[in-house]
Amino acid sequence: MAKDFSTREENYSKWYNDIVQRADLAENSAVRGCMVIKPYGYAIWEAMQSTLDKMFKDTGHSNAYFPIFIPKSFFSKEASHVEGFAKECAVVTHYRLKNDPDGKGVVVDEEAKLDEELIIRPTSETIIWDTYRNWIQSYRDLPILVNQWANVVRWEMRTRMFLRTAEFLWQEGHTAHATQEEALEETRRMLDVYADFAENFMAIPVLKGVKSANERFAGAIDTYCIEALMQDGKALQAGTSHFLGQNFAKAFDVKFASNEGKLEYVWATSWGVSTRLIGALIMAHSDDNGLVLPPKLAPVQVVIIPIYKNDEQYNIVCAKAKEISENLKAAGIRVKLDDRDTQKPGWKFNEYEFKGVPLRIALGPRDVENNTIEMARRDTLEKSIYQQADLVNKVQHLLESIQGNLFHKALSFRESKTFWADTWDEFNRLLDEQGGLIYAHWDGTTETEQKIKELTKATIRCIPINNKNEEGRCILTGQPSAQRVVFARAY
RNA sequence: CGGGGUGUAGCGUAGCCCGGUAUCGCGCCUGCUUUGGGAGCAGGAGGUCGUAGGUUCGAAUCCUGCCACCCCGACCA
Repeated sequence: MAKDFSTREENYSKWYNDIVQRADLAENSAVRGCMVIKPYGYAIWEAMQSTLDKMFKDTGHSNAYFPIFIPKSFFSKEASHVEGFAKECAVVTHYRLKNDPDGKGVVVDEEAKLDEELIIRPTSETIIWDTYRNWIQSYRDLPILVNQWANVVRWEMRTRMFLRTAEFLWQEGHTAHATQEEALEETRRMLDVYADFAENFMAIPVLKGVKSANERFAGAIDTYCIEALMQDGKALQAGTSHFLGQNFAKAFDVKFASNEGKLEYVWATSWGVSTRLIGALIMAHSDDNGLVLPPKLAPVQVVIIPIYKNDEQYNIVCAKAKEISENLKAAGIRVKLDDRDTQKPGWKFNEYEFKGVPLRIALGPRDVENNTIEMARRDTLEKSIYQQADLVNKVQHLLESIQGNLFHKALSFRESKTFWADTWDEFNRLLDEQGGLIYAHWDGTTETEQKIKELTKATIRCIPINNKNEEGRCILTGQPSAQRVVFARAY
C-alpha cells in the first residue's frame, strides 16, 4: 500500500494536493511559487488547448505571439491597469552576469543595467495595444481578432498548484473593433464560448455574469465571467471576458478613420482562461479515490489491462487486447493498452483510478474464452461484464454516459448548494454551515461590498446575466436594491 | 509582510526534552514463488541528519546566525 490518501471531508486542501501528486499532474519546482507541469498534467492542458483553439478559430480568431517583456513605460499608460498589476510584477533590470571577483559563482554585472526596466508580462494588453497602433489606420483594418497562447507571471504572495502560481499558462484574446456594439458583442460571444467549453467539455456547470466594480479587471469597463462551484462549497472564477471600451485605445493612441472620414478611437475586448481550469477540473469532479476526468478531455479515455498467469496466457490475452485496442483507436477513441509485465493488475487498477481514466477494460483468459470483457467506469466505480460484440459502440455510449453523468452530478450539487438569503443572520448562517452560492440583495455600493467581504470573507461572484429584477433590501445596510447578486467565498 | 510550524535516503517518518555515530514503512536492485483489486519470502544498495559557526573527548540531539519550505492572515486568475 502506498501512503494513506486524505479525504475531501478531513482536509480539502490536502486532498487537493494529494490528487495533484498521485495523478502525476504537477509538482512544486525549485523556483518559489512556480510549478512543474508533468507530462500527464500537460496532456490535459493540451486537450483543453486544442478544443478551445478550435472554438476560437470557429469564431473567426487567429493566433499570434507578442514579447514576454513589456517596457515599464507601456505599463503606466493606463492608470487603473498599472494600479491593478503593479504590486505583483517581476522586473528585469540587467542583461548580463559576470564572474564573481571573489570566485563564488556569478554576480549581476552592474554595468549592464537596462536604461528602461522590462516587466515580465502579467497580461499583454499594453504591449499588444502598442502594436495595434501600427496595425490600425482605417475601419477597413478592423476588426482585429487575435489570440495568444502564452505564459504570464504574477508575483503572488501565496500560491497553490494550478489555482494560483507565480507563472502560469493561458490564452489571452485581444480584439479591436470599430464600434462599441461590436466590441460588446465580441465580449459576450467569448463568454459564451467559455461557458460552452466549461459545460460541454469540462462537464462543469457555470454561472455567467458581470463583475461588480470592485472585482472588475484593471482597465476594463465591464468584466464578464463564468463562475463555477467547487465541492467544498467555494466558488472559482473559471474565465473572464472584458469589455475594455476605448481605455487602451486612448492610452496607446489607437485611432482609425471611419467610413465617414472621422478619426475615432478603437473599441477593445480581452478574454482569457488559464491552467487554473485544470484546478477547477480536479475540484469539481474528483473523489476520495483520486482524479475523475471527463471523457472529452481525458488524455486516455480507455485503458485496457490484460490479466494472465503465465507467458502462454499473456500472449493470448494481449493479442486479443491488442485487437480491441486497434478497433477502438480506429473509431477515434484515445485508448491505452497497458501490457507492462512489471506491475500487477491490482496495482494498475489503482493507478488508473487515481489518474482519472474514465473507462477501464480488464481482459483475462476467462474473457477470451467466453468472448466477454469487464468494463469499469470511473465516475460510479461500477463494474460490468459485457459481450465483446459491438464493443466500439458500447464504449462510445459509456463514455458519453460518463460525460453526461459528471455534468449532471456537478449541476445537482450546485443546485443543492444554491441559496437565497434575506437577512444578515441567514446570510452568515448559510455561509458557515453550507457554503455555496447565495443570492442576496445588495445596495450596489463598493463600500458595502467591501464591508461584507471583511465581515464574512464572501465576495460578489457576479451579477448574473438576464438576472431578474426583484425589489428588496440590502442584507447589510437595508438600503433598497433592485436585484439579487451572487455571493460566495471563493478561491 | 505579520502569526505559527517543519527541515533526517527518491517519498513519508522515529530519534531531539535526557549528547555516545541514525529507526521504521513505501519505493529501488537481485533471485524464487506469484498475477481477476495496491503480492509473498530471502538477500542487497542508498544518509556529509537544511546550512554556517559555537559548546564538548564526542552533536541529528544543546547554543547562535542564516537559508528553505509548509500552514493561517493580507494580495490575487
